[in-house]
Amino acid sequence: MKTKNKPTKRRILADKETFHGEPTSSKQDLEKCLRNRDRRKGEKAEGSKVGTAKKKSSSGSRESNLRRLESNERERQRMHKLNNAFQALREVIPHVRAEKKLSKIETLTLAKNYIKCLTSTILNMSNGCLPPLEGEGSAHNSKFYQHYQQQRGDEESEDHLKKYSTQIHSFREGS
DNA sequence: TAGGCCATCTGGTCCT
DNA sequence: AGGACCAGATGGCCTA
Repeated sequence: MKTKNKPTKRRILADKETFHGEPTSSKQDLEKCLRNRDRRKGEKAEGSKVGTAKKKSSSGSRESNLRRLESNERERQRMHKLNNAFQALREVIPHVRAEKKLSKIETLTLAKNYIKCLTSTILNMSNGCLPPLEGEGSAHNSKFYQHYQQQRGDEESEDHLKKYSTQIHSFREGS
């Protein structure tokens, strides 16, 4: 696992960049950030773009900047939620590389094959004929089986357990 | 140092 | 209209 601790670091960097380290939990904070941002933008524009600098200090522009910052914050929260979901997924997928965090693509790939493996196991154990669930007929189970057969498609003869196991080890080797 | 992975920003589009 | 979602761009951190 990479000892990055990125979320915090990144957030600090982002804060420095856009908010000058000030917490952004309130509207006042956002306003403060905007002032700093505008100031720095002005400084930048002075040096670099000659004659193309737009004079955009109207309240409308400020409003849109504010909306942008709020939108950025929402996007960060959304991505954090997504990452939490990834983390939760990592915790339920058995894998041998415990000391190293699975990447997102590895997590998804392993999860997919783990599900396939479990499905295959269940169906083998039940011979494709699961006992009906309470309150339901066998239709549900046969649908399940049909779906499974469909998903298998061209990998009909594949041994999912073998594949999954191989994959776990290939990830460990880092290939 | 290159390449992989990641967080964040951003503008566009979709949805409610 | 505003929020959610998405994908591209950018730049930082880490490892081989």
